[in-house]
Amino acid sequence: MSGYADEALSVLKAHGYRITKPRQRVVNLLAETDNALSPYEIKEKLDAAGAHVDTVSIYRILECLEENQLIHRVLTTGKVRRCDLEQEDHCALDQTDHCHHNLVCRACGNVQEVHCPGVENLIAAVATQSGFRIEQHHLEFSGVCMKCA
Amino acid sequence: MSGYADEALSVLKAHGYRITKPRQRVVNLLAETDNALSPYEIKEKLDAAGAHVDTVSIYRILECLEENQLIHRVLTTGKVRRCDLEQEDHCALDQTDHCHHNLVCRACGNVQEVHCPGVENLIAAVATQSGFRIEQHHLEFSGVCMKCA
DNA sequence: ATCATTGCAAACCGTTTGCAGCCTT
DNA sequence: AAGGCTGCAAACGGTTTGCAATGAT
Repeated sequence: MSGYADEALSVLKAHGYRITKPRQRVVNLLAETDNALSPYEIKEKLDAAGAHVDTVSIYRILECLEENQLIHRVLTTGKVRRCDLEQEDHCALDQTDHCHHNLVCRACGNVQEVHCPGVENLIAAVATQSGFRIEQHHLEFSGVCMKCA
Repeated sequence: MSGYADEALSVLKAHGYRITKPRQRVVNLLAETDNALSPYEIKEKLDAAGAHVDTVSIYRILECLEENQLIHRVLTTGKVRRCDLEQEDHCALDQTDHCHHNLVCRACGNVQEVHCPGVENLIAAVATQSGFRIEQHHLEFSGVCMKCA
């Protein structure tokens, strides 16, 4: 089920980070939460679970997780969610970046990662049209999910 | 050249807003600036030009302009830029929303609106795949523009 | 034992609110 | 003349910084 927590922690370990209780707590929470969470929401949930982590530490841990591409930010809300490590979709592009294709339900706040067929073509077209060398792209969709409709 | 200022102000007027000096100043600045600007940058530029507008008013004016789809926000930076009123690209989708297709140069900060061929198909595919009713989409690309390369 | 990491306090910054006075209509 | 809009002051909330204490390696 939640191979995420194990995998995330081993990525950190492999990168020379220490496995600490606060980091475990945050990673475990992210592993079991499908919605995107704000730093404050993370703090509250951890407090409620009796697994207190200082606010500042949460910020630093999230920063660390983001740098290691273990979480990604939802641009429209600023909240974070774990990356889908299994089917990490690199869009067959530059490997220095990974994709951010989010689908956000405005009713329940649930966030999914989605596969976007033909993104490569879109990006190529935009590059040609503009003369830009494109390095990153963020696609974000919002609407109402099936449950909420 | 800058039909933007005139057009933006007349849109406001048509919607029952008053044409005030602060609004004119902000709109004029946006008309002649291709880069996206933060509220603070707007304040500074206006001050430097001897056209002071209070910080709070800038926030309120930007809010008003955004509601009337005269500016749009760059999600990755939070800055705002005038909408391209001429070739407003509504993606042949729901008219309640307009598109946000931004191309940001990470070197000079310049922001362009781009046309994304085939976005409709992409959106349709995502909708089918997920079961979401998609209402809005934000596409943002960043890289290096021709000048900066 | 060492040094990365945490927790606390306090500073910080951008943004928002309340309200009196101004200026467009 | 009326009320939308502005400007000031102050509050606000989320985020960041400095530093001593803790704890993983």
